[in-house]
Parts: sequence; C-alpha cells; structure tokens
Amino acid sequence: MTQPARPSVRSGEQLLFLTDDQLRQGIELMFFAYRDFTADPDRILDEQGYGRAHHRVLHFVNRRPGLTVNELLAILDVTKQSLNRVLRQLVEDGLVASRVGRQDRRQRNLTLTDKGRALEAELSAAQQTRMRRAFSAAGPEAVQGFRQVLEQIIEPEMRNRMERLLERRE
Amino acid sequence: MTQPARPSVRSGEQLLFLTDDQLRQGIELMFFAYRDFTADPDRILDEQGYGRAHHRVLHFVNRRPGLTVNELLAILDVTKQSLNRVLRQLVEDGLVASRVGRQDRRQRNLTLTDKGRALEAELSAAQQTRMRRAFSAAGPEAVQGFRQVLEQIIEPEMRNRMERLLERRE
DNA sequence: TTGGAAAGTCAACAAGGCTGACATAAAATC
DNA sequence: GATTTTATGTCAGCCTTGTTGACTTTCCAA
Repeated sequence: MTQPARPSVRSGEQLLFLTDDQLRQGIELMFFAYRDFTADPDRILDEQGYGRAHHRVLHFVNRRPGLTVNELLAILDVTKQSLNRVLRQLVEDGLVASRVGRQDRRQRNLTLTDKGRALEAELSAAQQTRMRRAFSAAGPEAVQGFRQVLEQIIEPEMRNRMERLLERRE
Repeated sequence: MTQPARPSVRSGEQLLFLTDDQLRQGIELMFFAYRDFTADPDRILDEQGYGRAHHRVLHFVNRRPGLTVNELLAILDVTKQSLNRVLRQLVEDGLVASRVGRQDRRQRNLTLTDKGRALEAELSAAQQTRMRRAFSAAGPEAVQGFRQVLEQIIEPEMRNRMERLLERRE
C-alpha cells in the first residue's frame, strides 16, 4: 500500500516536498539525528563527570573568548541559576577562567584555560568527525540545503541574537 | 578579518564545505534548530502537564499503531523504567490504550485513543507548521539536502532499526 | 548618592534520564 | 512436564539539568 501523499497545499501547485509524509519524515530525522549528534561528546563528558550543559559552556566560551555571563545566558537561553551551577564547576575544576571585566567590573569575562581548551578540543573533534563524515557522504549541495533548512527552523529573533553575539567582531 | 578557512582535508582537492568553520557552523545550527524545533510542542505539553517524553510516545504510537512496548523501547532507546513512567501516565489518563497481544499474550499492543489522537494531532500540527515554513522558505532542493545530511548523521544501526520498525508493513 | 544592572548564591522542586532488584505471566525449550 | 527465557511492570534511589523565588554583593551611571 502506498502512502496517501496528501499535499499540504491549497493551490494547484505540486509542492510534493510539503506533504504531511515529508514533514513527518523531517521531524523524525531531526529527532534521531540530534540524538546521535550528541552521543559522541556525551560519552567523553560522562567519563569526566560532566554533562551536555558543560559542553555547551565550553563550546561557546571557546567560540567567543572573553564573553560575559550575560551574553552566555542570552545564547544558551537558560536561567542564571542553571548556568551558574555548571559554570562554577568548570571554574573550580580549572577549565574556565572568570575574570573581572576591565571596563565594567561587575561583568565577568570568561575564557578557557589550557585544560579547558584541551577538553573542548576533544569534544569538538568527536562531534566534527561525525559531522564531517555526514557532510562528506552527502556532498556540498546537500550541506548547503541542510544549512538553509536549519536556519529557517531557528526563530528569527534567535538568528539575530546569534549574529550579534557570535559573529566575529571588527 | 576573514576566517582562516583551513581545509580539513589531506589531498589537494578544495573541499571547502568541510572546513572547520563550516563544520562548526553545522554543529551550532543543529543545537539552535533542535531547540526551536521542540519549542512549539513543548509549550502545548506544558499546559497539559506533560513533557517531551510523552510527545515521543504519542508520536510513535500514532505512527505505528499496535506496536509493542519492546518495539517502542528500541525506537526511543531508553530504559523500560523510564518509558514506563510516561507510558503509565498516558494509559491512566486515557490517551494510550494498552492491549494484550493476540499471538503473544506477553506483549502489549499500544494504540492511541481518540483523546490521544487529538493531542498528538495538536502537537504534530505545531511542529509541522514550523517545519513547513522552513521547508517552504528553503525550497525542495534544500529539503533534499537537509534530509541527506541528517540521514548520514544517524548511526547506520539506527537507520536499519528505523526501517525495520517504522516502515509500513506489507 | 542612589537606583538599577550584573553577578552570585541558597533552597526547593520537577522532568526524565539512569541502575538494580524483583514479580508475574506466558512462551519457548529441554 | 519442568525449566528457562522473554515481555512487561514496578519499587526505590540516584543524577543532571532545567525551573521559580528570594536575597546579597558589587559597582556603573545618572
């Protein structure tokens, strides 16, 4: 029995890529892919007694050294209590350095220590390996499409925030 | 200042889509997109006192009515204790029906009740709306690439399992 | 000098993962 | 027919990581 292929479209156009089935498939792919996407770093983190939340902090601090706690909160979109718990551990364990801001001394500028950079590199390498294989197998055009769709899934407001906070400064 | 664009490649080929920067961007897109991808159903679930785990059960029971607990465990890849907690709630609340298997009476065949189907439809609609907009804005070729990359990210073993458990039966 | 922003902390709670132990029913095997 | 294996369910306890609410300290800026 073939699928209904009921097109989710009002006009006569044949937008076959927008059928309920295609959408459902996209949704399921997101679920399964995200799970495996996080699996490799999760294993490494577990050995070190850390979790995914620690990985996120290491990633974005490495990505934009010197960023403040508030900026990190805006990126991660969690409460400061939640962030503070993992951040405190990372600082205590000597993976993240928290330095009083130079202009504004209320702020804390976060950077990775050598130890932090080492773990971040290990986590990154694991995740990149999977991503590289997938990109490589799918090819450049597919990668382009992958990016376009994911960008569209993200809230416009968050896309702006990302640009503001993550793009390299002049 | 432009990006280093250090190609992650040994030979002389110019595989620009495999630079560390491109991989990093792909990784970050996965993080942000997945978060927003789950945001809409999460809001609805929260009103009902449910969580993401309930959504997954509703989704896959709707997807393949009559599947057994063991099959669901294989799809979700969680412990039976973890599944049982949410499944029990859904059965108690009358969203999921659990019936003794016909051939093998140890098994339980899971289906959605009308009430369960209604909630699943609501959750699905929310998630599909975002996916449809993204697909629509990105276009069919991009959607094709999106699918190809996500499929490659998934473990081959899981891809097989999905086919076995989720593809329509003859 | 004072209001408010930034940061940090404490407490309590919830969801949803996990392990381990154990129970029951039914199928499969010896 | 007895035994073992499988499918399911359940109890207890633990962990991570999210939440809210209350409160303090620091310190910039008006």
